[in-house]
Amino acid sequence: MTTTDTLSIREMCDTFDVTPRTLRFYEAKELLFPIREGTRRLFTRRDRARLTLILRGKRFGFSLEDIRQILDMYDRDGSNEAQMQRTYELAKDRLAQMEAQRAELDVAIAELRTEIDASEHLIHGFRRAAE
Amino acid sequence: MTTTDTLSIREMCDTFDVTPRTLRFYEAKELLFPIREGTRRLFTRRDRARLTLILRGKRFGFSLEDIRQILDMYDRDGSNEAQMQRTYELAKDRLAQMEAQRAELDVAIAELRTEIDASEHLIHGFRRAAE
DNA sequence: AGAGAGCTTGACGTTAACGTAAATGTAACG
DNA sequence: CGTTACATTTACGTTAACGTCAAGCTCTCT
Repeated sequence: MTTTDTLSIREMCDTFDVTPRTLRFYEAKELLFPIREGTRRLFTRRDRARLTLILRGKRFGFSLEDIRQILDMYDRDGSNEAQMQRTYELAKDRLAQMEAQRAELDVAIAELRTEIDASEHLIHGFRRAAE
Repeated sequence: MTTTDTLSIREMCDTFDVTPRTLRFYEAKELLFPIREGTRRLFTRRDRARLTLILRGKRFGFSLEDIRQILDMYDRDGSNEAQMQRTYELAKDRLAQMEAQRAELDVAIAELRTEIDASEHLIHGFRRAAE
């Protein structure tokens, strides 16, 4: 039962629907840390977990740098109190940013919805008046 | 009562809180069409109306190219039903995107909040157990 | 006339997140 | 052993939306 539990770059690409360039880029940016078998990369379970979080973060609209910091927060040395305090502050800042972003998004959505409603009237006319 | 009804580039910047570079850039991209008094730009009422729409569009997350196309459509023939329909579709797509993004943002915020709560416990200990 | 202030047109710089191409290596297959 | 199929590093290219000089008009005030 010697399961390797690592994926080649191609297997990673197929699994996550990304290009090799992307994986190498993420490694260069220290978001992933595949081990090497000679010159080839082998992506561990940890890399896969991180990539999942990276892609989710991207869907949220975060930059890779934001994501890197958040990921670091997850695997920092949990025993150092000062470190944890820092991590905690970072997370709180991040949360504040996210909530601000959400608030702006809410406003934009409301505005756009108003525009669309107006547009709808202009296009289709006021049905009630015609019937 | 000879009101000029045009603004200098500086007046525009002050009014809309943008830089001169931005206004010149928008002109180069054919989003604005200020008239010239010698070499200087004079922004008309129309330019102001367009800039208002441009800035709103940006808040909605449209690219300048998207915005240019939408403005052009209004220009060409504001009464053309087909073109209005197209604008309407564009706006609806954008709204859907924004709502999806907000939904994901909500999830991310909730997750991050959970992390922070856990972090808080680890840092400060469980007060209830200590008292 | 000289000094600013403010405008103009280039034109190169910047950031993010990869794309893409070139040159090279290496492992397996027939 | 030669070819095919991927892998690797290096490095320049790309897009968006401006920023940031540089160098030169042109008013106006003194």
